[in-house]
Amino acid sequence: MKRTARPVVAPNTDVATITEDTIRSFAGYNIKRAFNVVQTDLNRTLKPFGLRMVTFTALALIVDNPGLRLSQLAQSLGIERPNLVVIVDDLEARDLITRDKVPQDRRAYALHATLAGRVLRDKSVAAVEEHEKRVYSAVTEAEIRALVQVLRKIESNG
Amino acid sequence: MKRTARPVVAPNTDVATITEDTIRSFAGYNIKRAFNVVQTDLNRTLKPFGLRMVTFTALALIVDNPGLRLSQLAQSLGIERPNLVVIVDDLEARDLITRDKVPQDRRAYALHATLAGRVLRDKSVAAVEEHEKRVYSAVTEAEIRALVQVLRKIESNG
DNA sequence: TATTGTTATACTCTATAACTATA
DNA sequence: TATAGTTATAGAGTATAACAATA
Repeated sequence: MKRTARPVVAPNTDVATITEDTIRSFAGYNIKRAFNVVQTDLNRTLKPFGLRMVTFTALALIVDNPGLRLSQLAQSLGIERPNLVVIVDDLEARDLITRDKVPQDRRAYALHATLAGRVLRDKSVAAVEEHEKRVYSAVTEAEIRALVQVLRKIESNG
Repeated sequence: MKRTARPVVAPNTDVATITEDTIRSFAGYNIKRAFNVVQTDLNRTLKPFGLRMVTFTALALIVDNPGLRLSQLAQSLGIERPNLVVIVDDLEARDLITRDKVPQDRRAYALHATLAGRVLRDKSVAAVEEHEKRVYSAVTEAEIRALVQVLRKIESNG
């Protein structure tokens, strides 16, 4: 959060010339803006499949981890249980997943993807790969790996 | 988006053992979760000052760029003009900034921070610095710089 | 007592269309 | 015609309290 001089902005100065010293060294806002760009492009990408960022991720996790509990999924997604319920409701209503009773624990439900769910996952994953090529075109593979690593460190700090 | 085998999750498997291959290589979700951690901690930090992430950033930008127009500020913040209006309303109502008529262009308003606004900015910047130390404690200075650089490349791709 | 899934609720964030007054 | 600021509105995302059923 270093700050330098504070130049006055002329009446019709271009935004590019605005001093953002405070914000430039404020990583939080960079994460925010980058996230916004990524999410907007991703949601546009997933719209034809009837999916959003969260629903896509939830479906992918259920496909890869059959028998997942709702609370485990919520933790993996980093969202609160109440917010996940409606997401699971949506996926179930569209017959992409099932909520199966667990004999060992009658409070819990085991989540399983249906055939349709697996098919939609595969199709949408392909689209997401295209999206990633587009959004990360200016960044190298190594940079993305480093990015993800740092983001995970930050995340585990919360 | 590489995927490997899909192990079955045992009834009471810990979340840490869940296969997240799909998501682990899905940078978008890492950005989302990290952003969430940062924003939550930051908003908690700013609450005593009556500020949120956006209002803090807006105030800081106005302090550093006296005479800023609303549309310039919106562009700098990466948000739509309509959403900024209520933010500026809030800051103005609390006498932290002023909306001054511009003789050259009677449509526009020049934004200026008041003394109270500058004082609040300085106080909250100090708190934000503490927040950054906390949230980025597991990351080096160099890693943060690299992170911000990559995020900017992603952002400029939107 | 604690936990799973759930309902209800409220607040924030974001996007879009459309208006007004000026340019 | 285009732009600056504004109004209204709707959709997502997120967080919290509290409940029933079960552990």
